Amino acid sequence: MSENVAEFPHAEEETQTQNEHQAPKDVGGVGGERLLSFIQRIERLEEEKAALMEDIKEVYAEAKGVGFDVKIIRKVVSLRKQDTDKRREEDELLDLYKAAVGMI
Amino acid sequence: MSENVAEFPHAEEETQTQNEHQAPKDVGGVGGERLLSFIQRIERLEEEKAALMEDIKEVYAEAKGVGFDVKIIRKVVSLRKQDTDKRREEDELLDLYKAAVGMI
Amino acid sequence: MSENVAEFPHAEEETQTQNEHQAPKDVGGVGGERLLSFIQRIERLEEEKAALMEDIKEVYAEAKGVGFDVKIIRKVVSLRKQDTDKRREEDELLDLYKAAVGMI
Amino acid sequence: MSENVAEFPHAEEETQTQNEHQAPKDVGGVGGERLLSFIQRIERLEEEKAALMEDIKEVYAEAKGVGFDVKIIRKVVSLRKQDTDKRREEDELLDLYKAAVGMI
DNA sequence: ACCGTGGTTAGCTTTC
DNA sequence: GAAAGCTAACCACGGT
Repeated sequence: MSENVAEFPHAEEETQTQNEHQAPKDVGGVGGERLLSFIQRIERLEEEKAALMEDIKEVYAEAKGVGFDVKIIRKVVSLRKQDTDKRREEDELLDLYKAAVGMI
Repeated sequence: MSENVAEFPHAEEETQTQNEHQAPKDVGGVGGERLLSFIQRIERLEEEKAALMEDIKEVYAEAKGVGFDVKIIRKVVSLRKQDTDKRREEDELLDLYKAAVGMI
Repeated sequence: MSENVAEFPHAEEETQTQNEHQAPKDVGGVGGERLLSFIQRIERLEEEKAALMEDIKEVYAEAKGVGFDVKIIRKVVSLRKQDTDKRREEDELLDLYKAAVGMI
Repeated sequence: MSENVAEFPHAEEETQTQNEHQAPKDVGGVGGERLLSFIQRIERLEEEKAALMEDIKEVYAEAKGVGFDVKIIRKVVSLRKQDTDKRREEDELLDLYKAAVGMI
């Protein structure tokens, strides 16, 4: 059932001949193939990402299992992240200063 | 009702013997250490996740670099994902029907 | 990113004359009043929303009452919604393609 | 495309006599029709809900337009809601006490 | 009666 | 500055 619409982009057509020197926006030539390749790379990465999110959930679950309060752990992680981010920003700012002053 | 005032985490009551005069960072017996371990595992995974998100952005950027329209790619990816999800849900619905009807 | 420490709300600087020794609840001149008005409009709408959610629950309950399986109904509703959304998005994708190709 | 799968339905087994001249889409006796009716009522309500959410967003936008900080307004609304909820819970608790003590 | 799960909503981030 | 997509908190429900 269900007709997967969605792949409009389908490089199948093997429009062999005219695809040299194409401008971008190549819809049915080699472009389609290439586009599909990008899409698949993205999908692969997204799968990995989803798997990691799964793992993270599991760690929380495990922590919960031994009696920790998940909500609090989340908060702690978040706060630590804020610290990190802040430090990183400060470093960036410092670099900016250095650059402004010719130190780099 | 309900007190979600954040009573601090407390792992199982294995708080037996050593909880007076603790070293810093060990609030509830061995709990602190254990908690830290969970937190670090989570942070590690989140780093990996961030890296993947970075990678994904790069793929989009690369696609853009060779002339594709990022917005369109995003849409296509999204629609393909919807297909997948929908199929999965339809299967679930089918299972639901079966269960409702005693076929399982 | 920035300090979300909550500098308190402040409407446009029309805080001209009367802002010393204000009554409570009026922090920035006429701003407080105006702010309150926004807040109340929002709260009113949220109440209506909550009422609707209540109604929806009741319909599910009623359906359950005559023997339907709520879980299945939810799934069906969800799938029908996905259809709608998907169709809409496909149209958007089509527009996107057209635009990309100069047809609009 | 796609024909919403879905109505497999079976309301109570009152499938006896009355299924003459059914409308299309009536798979399991009068059940399908009834189910559809429920579904449509739900969908109608959900539309209204979506409209309200739209309205709320507009109010926020308007507030922003005159210089208020949306994030802060959200926070205020949320805090006020917590107050309300808390008060409601306290009232319920009070009722409980009263009941327990025969005051009602 | 509690826990776990899934779905929903709101808030944040990033994009255009 | 607005709009969208993504993520994380919340809540209600069903299962054990």
